[in-house]
Amino acid sequence: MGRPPCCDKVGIKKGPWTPEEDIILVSYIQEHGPGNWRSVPINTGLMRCSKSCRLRWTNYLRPGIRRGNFTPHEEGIIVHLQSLLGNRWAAIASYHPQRTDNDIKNYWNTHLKKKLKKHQAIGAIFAPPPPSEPSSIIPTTASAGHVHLHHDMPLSKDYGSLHPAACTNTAEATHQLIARRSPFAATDGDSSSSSYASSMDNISRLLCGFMKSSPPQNDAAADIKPSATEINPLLSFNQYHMTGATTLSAFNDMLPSPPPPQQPALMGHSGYDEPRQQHQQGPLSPIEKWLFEEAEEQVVDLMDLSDGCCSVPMMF
DNA sequence: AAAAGCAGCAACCGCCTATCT
DNA sequence: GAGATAGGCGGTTGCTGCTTT
Repeated sequence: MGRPPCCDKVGIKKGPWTPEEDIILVSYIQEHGPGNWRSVPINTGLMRCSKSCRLRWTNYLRPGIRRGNFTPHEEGIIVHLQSLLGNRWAAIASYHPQRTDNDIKNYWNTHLKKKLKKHQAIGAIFAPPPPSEPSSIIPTTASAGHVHLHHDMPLSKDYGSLHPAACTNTAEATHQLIARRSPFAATDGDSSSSSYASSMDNISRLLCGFMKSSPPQNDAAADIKPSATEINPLLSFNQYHMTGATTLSAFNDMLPSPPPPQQPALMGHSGYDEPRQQHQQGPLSPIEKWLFEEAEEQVVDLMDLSDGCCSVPMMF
């Protein structure tokens, strides 16, 4: 018997989030930081369950999320990690700081599975796989044992750090955000999108604008002076790791290493620094080295497929 | 042009784990 | 040590928009 659902209360709203709800949630997290989700609906008046709030934040509202259009490079990494880790989407997502586990899971289910099926079907015709591992795209020396990767590192669920000092009043922040909503939506660059979720592609942009225009409201807040990295560590991380990582040789760079202890880069104030931090990795284990080497080969494979430059035409 | 089918994705559900008392 | 609970994760559902017939 599991616990009763957390959302069985009467009056809990379900379904798509509205812009107003998003703004309320973002404002609250702006002020208090992510975490303590149970208190979020209580303190904000949102008629949502805590899980729903957390999910909305982690999957859509937190800064640094990139949506849509997975690159062949990303695909290769996902495929490779999936073959190693199985459907541990959170673990896989930890290698894609810009992507959410939900996004990766959806992408896998809707795109990559099909691609691999075709890949394997063609492979079965032209180069039958060894009988021992017919469903895997890689000969997995590691899959037999427990592969300990960066799954437990804090990166994946850092949620971006929002500085609490940026705003000290939720209601005020909400009003400011609502007041600014239209301009941001207009400059979103995707105004043709029909749905809210995609037109507000990433509300963090809205949030970013809000933060820039919201001066600290007291001296204590001014003292903290968060750096750009602290405000949005994921963005800066991604700029470092992703923008230049277009070659295969950069693959290792794309697999983020945990920050050194003295560098709180990815840890905000938000309380997400406890459990996962305990599992930070040391130097690469042999299995990880193996993974990296294998990954490069597999990425080449998949990129070939995606580019349509392999000898066998692929119709995705 | 309308209907049917399909694909993509946001969100929910239920279980598991870690933490707190 | 046991029970309670919040947070986290993966599977699944259902809605929406697009494509095909």
